[in-house]
Amino acid sequence: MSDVTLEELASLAKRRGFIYQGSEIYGGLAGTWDYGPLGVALKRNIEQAWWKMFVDDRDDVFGVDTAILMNQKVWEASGHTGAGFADPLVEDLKTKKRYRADHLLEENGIKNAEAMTYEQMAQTIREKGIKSPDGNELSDVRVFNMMFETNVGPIYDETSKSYLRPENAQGMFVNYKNVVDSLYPDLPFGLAQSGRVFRNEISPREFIFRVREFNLMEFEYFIDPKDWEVEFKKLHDQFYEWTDVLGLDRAKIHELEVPAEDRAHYSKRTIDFEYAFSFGTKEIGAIAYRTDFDLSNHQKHSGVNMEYTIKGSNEKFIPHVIEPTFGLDRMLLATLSEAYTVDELNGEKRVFLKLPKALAPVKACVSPLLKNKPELVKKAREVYTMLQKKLGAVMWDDNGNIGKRYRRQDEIGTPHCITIDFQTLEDNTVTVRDRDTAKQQRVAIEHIDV
RNA sequence: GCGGGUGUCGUAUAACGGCUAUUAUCCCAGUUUUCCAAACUGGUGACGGGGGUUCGAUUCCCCCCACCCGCACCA
Repeated sequence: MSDVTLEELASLAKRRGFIYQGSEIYGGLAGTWDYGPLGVALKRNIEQAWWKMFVDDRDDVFGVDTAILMNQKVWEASGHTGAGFADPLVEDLKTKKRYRADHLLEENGIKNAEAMTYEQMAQTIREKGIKSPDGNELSDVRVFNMMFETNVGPIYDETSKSYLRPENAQGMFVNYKNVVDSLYPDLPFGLAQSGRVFRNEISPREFIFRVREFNLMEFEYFIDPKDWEVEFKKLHDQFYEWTDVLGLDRAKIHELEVPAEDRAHYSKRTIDFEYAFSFGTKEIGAIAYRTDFDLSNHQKHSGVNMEYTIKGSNEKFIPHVIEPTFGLDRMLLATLSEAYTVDELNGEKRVFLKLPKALAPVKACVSPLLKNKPELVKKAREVYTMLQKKLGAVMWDDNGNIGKRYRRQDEIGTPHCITIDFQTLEDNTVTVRDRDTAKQQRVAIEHIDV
């Protein structure tokens, strides 16, 4: 059931401590969300599962964690200060609709508009008398930069300007040489990173789907260019192994072969992976073949030789790159959507999160059957302490009656609830109740294995 | 950023230019309760923010903020 609406999901997320509106007590800040205790647990579990699959379980991918602030030359070399991230927009003065200036020029038969400076675009629009699609006058070209600008150090001028990174990739490209010189990895090899990125989106929308600050997990896989199709296929196939870990229904994953005109400036082939959310089928990850665009440009701008020398030969070349990108927050949203399940139990509606066990924020909940019986509470405390050592994320709940506790745990996706009753005092067995089936089993304490 | 709409306890809601702002649920404390949101008692908790009109504004007006829908944008 992923026909759950965003409102239902956001409501549950807030009520149960997963996700809150950013800066909420001051009326919020558009495009920011804060993760609460349950949310951060889920997020970290997803992130760790990703790291395990793509870094720890492979011998050819190495992790890094690079700075968010980078020398501004990085963004010049990567093309982020030009078209693409810094979009030239014009406004129809009558309808107030906005258009990409370069797109408008090309529609009017002007070639290579993308390569023009913004001044040239503005001049061309004036000289050719170009009107909006509705036939109205246009405003001047205004640049909208998707990157958040900041200044490093006490002086605020052009030389101190920097940006909050809009992707992790550049941190890995600028460290490619360091890693080659310190670890001497064989080709192909990858550099992986999970971290915060910032994009000044024009209009943040759809809960945590389109936001201004979020977490990307991505890796740059450096290859011999002649192998790109083979490697692309392998990484493509592995994407589905990953979505299996999240418990996503493969039937809800769609691939979008991004056509050349929509691809990023650097990419020769891109596949977007989309998930069928209730609010639409939307991108949650992608694989892009970035060619040698990044390393070549960094070589050109920095003067550092980016060539890789194949061991045991004199063959040298700048490696090409395939980049799988995973939006952590979007994957979390997909995971929640997929897990949100409504069924009926004893004639009542029951909402539960059918999260994969490994991802559940709380692994088990321990309660005494009755909280006003000290001997039960004492025994339950012992079991709780024991399980906490074993499993870590264990919750204690003695509130209300037992059914209420079960329902509460259902809503946060806890796979098992363990109840201590009078029989426990006699034979050291407890009931273990399963989230998905609501069935209970009598298990000896030492055999609790959830 | 544009156009339209919305904004009341955590959640879902009601009413009102004037009495202590309604109800349910959740939450907290207690009684009770031997396995799926039982019952009872008590309790905490809200008019998004700022300004204006007014004797008095949650209610009317303006600005801001956030959210929803549409447009545009989405490397």
